[in-house]
Amino acid sequence: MSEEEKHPLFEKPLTPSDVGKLNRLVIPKQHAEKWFPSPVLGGYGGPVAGDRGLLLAFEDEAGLTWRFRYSYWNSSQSYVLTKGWSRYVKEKKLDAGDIVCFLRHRENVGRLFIGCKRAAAASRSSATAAGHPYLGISSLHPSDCSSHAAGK
Amino acid sequence: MSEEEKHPLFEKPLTPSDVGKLNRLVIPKQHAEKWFPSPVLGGYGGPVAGDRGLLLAFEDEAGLTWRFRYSYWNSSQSYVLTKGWSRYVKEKKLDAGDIVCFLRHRENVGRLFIGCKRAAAASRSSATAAGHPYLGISSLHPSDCSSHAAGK
DNA sequence: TATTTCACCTGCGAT
DNA sequence: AATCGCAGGTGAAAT
Repeated sequence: MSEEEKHPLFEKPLTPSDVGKLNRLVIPKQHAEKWFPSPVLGGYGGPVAGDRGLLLAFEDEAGLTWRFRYSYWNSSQSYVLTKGWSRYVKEKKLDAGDIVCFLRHRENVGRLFIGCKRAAAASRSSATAAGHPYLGISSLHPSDCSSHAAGK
Repeated sequence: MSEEEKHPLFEKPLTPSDVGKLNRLVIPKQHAEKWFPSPVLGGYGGPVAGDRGLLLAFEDEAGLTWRFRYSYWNSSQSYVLTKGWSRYVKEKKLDAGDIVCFLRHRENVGRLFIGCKRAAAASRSSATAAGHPYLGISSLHPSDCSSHAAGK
């Protein structure tokens, strides 16, 4: 997958809650409604619809697939990634202020990608050593990823 | 609604937690089990049952309806009013030590009423000017009440 | 039992 | 002034 085939959709700087014990990532409404399939109405074929919300799959910079439950919370009128999100935070060692990036394939708009960047220059030394601003995957083991295939 | 048709059930002096950020009122168990429909088993027709707990409606001294979610919390073995309660506290300007009163209709026992009184004589001057110990409703607008109907 | 997931709820800042 | 998005919470259920 060349970088040219990935089209950036949006980025979100992570809040303390996004990386904390709430185990969820709030997707800003304007981006959710513009770029993601509706978790209420159901998706565009690709995602697997469950009883509630959707199961969305994202490929990371290493080509590994991360699956997250994507739901709409009526009470707070918010779109959120829930199941699977905390695993991603832990694996990528994300902290508040870091930025998560969402992208899609240039031709196949149903193929989604996820990436992340450190917030400040101070903590970039190890990431930039890999040649680009995205975090490395040296700590990611195959077993971590295969377990993500589990559905609901 | 004449006062004679309202039958007092019980009163509770409000604790700091009852009027604080926990946004809930603990209903003493003996009163809850004696006077309110069980939020676990479901109500007696009048209240609208939700997925969890009940939605109880209470009329205040002005005839305005306040709806609260009424639940049983297994963790603390307590009966509580949750959703809607903080709005009532704010609107009636309740403080710790103030007293909330619950009443029901003399014939229609499913028709509930709520009222409140100041704890001490010092702050009663404006309320007694209205002719009774209940707080006035001069600051309560109709819109405040109709919005309480929301909730699934 | 501990942790994660889930569907709720609310204060507050931005608008 | 009133509305809306969302950050930061909850209890309960699932795992």
